Amino acid sequence: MRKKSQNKACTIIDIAEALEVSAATVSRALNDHNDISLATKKRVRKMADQMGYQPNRIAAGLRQMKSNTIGIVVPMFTAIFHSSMITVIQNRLYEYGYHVLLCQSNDSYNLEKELVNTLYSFRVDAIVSAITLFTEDYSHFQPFVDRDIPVIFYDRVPTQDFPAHFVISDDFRGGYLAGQHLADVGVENPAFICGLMSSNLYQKRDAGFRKALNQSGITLKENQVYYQELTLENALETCRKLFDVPHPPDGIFTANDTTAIAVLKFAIERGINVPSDLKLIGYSNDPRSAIVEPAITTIDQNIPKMADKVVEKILTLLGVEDLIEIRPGLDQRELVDVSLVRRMST
Amino acid sequence: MRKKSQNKACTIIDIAEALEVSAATVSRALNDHNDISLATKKRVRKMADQMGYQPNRIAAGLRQMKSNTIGIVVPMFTAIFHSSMITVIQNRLYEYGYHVLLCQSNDSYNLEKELVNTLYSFRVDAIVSAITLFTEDYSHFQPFVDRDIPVIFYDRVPTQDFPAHFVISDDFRGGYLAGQHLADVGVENPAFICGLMSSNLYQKRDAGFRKALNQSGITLKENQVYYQELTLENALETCRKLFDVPHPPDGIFTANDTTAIAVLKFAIERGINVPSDLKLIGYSNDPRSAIVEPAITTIDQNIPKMADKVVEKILTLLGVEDLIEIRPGLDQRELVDVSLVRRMST
DNA sequence: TTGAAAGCGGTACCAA
DNA sequence: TTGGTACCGCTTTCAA
Repeated sequence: MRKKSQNKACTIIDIAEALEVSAATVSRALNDHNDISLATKKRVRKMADQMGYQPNRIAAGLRQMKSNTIGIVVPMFTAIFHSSMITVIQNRLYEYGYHVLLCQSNDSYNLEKELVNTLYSFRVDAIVSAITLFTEDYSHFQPFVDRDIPVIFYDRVPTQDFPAHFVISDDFRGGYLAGQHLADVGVENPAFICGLMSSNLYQKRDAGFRKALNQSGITLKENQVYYQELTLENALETCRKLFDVPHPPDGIFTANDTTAIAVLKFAIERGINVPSDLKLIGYSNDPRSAIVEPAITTIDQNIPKMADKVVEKILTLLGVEDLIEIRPGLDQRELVDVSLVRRMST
Repeated sequence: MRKKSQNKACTIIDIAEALEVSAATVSRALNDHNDISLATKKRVRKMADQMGYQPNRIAAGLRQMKSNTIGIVVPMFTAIFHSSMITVIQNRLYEYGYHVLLCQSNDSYNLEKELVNTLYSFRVDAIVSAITLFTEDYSHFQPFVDRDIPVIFYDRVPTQDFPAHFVISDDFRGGYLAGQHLADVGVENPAFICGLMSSNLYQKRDAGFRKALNQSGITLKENQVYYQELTLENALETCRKLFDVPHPPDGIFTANDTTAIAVLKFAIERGINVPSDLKLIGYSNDPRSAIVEPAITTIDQNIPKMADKVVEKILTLLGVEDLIEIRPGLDQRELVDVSLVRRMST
């Protein structure tokens, strides 16, 4: 059981001793300070390499009161929307030397609260979050606000005022485009499976959808509108209710693609032809919506752009880059445009 | 521009001063040490709440030489296999007070190296990784090994000896089951689209598949075997080669589901009926394989079990729990069983 | 250009 | 049961 000998990590002090200089000099050399001679820099770096030195970021972070880490809390990694967002954000931040501490709340308000507290404990330099469907109190983000640590919400954001930054998809327009499109393809008796109205997302999609139908003179029967968690199971149950009637709908807008896929499956089983008997449009442009048969028309949320906006905000707020204008007084909203992706289901 | 007054976080010293006790006492009270009176504990906790105290984990971590953080490096979050693994791992570790620092390598060896170094700099208590397809040198993990910091590889693991822990899916058996199944459903002229042989995954799936065919007396023509990165584009190109011949294959095994889905799309476009003209079997039980038409037969890798094994190893190695037996001498392999999920494509 | 030393916010040892 | 104090590894003034 030997090998413990070199068990401890090498520190700048070890390097300093080996080179008979001070730790301060080593630190400065390693950080490429101007006021260190090139010669010493070279000597130090060489020795550091040789001794397998790896800086201790924890210690540096403690001293500098920053961690070079950004915290992210999202409901679900497995949702392609979030994993794509995270991917872009992580990669862009990495270019600037930032790392990402990633957490998922499982759409549980309590877990989200705990995670946000923990990220605060880790003294992240900024926090990014898509909140759960059930978060209606935002006080767990208050410590960040109090200490001027940037808080950036994206996608699912507080429905009430909160002094933070927001990157939101234009959900109203998404709903509107969906309604307009259903009207364009001749739907006369639409149904709507929407998410829970506690979320800004579904409030807006709902409003946009209704406005478009209204403008086209199409009536949306309230008994053909459902507000529910957008899971597969819920979708199938709702389908039964929608189609076990004399005059079922001839078009459906679902507020996410998981639900659209479920509806499609249901239709196929029932022998309802999509698109001739039923036009179907989903939301989010989940890759799955493209591989089913027929492929489903959907609303694309421009994830790369949303992620870019998040990163821009972070970098600007941290003073790393001056990418966008940040006005004084917070609650700053960035609206990202959406687009219709037409496929075979309509 | 005021409000900076309470801009600094409250520390144990602030609490200590407010209560006129020592910082040591506060620390102990907060950590529920035995040798502190209940009365003081209560006073301290109350004051901590009142002052909105949040511990600084960075500082605690520095002193204790541990971070209560586990690093994870995977090729892609967007791959459902990895996001599912991560989800389970994160949730289970969280119950034990551990947090997860998540990074993705984008399947780039250089980025992986950097990320692993960075995680080392953050002094994670353990590191978990599914390595890139191109990682053939593992020395970036050596600092962990040298300092007895647990290294756990899963899924894509080093093909050469490395003194770490391994949680691997039984890829040989997966390939074998696929071969056996194709034989069972009467395939006589199979094709095989395999991943790059630099990875343990595909070496094993290849070997298992060949063995099964062999045992069933079926010949695998080498011009119908392709080793390639398993992307959509590559799959379509290979399909063209496979089917632009007089006697195309009547069965295909693809070493992942993305490729299987691509093959299915190709077949549909070409008017090749699956399953009657072509039996198709994929790998991984990606949820997408269940929603295409016809749904694709595939091999399930039992993700929850793999994730559990990873967590068990971490907790045991960190001395938190005694969940499994860790024998002295490393390079410990845990093999997780796979199963055939039969669907309509065969 | 370099060194000495203080300090970031906790924890843990030794004494009292 | 508590307090005093050294220390984790690094950064950063201030002096030399």
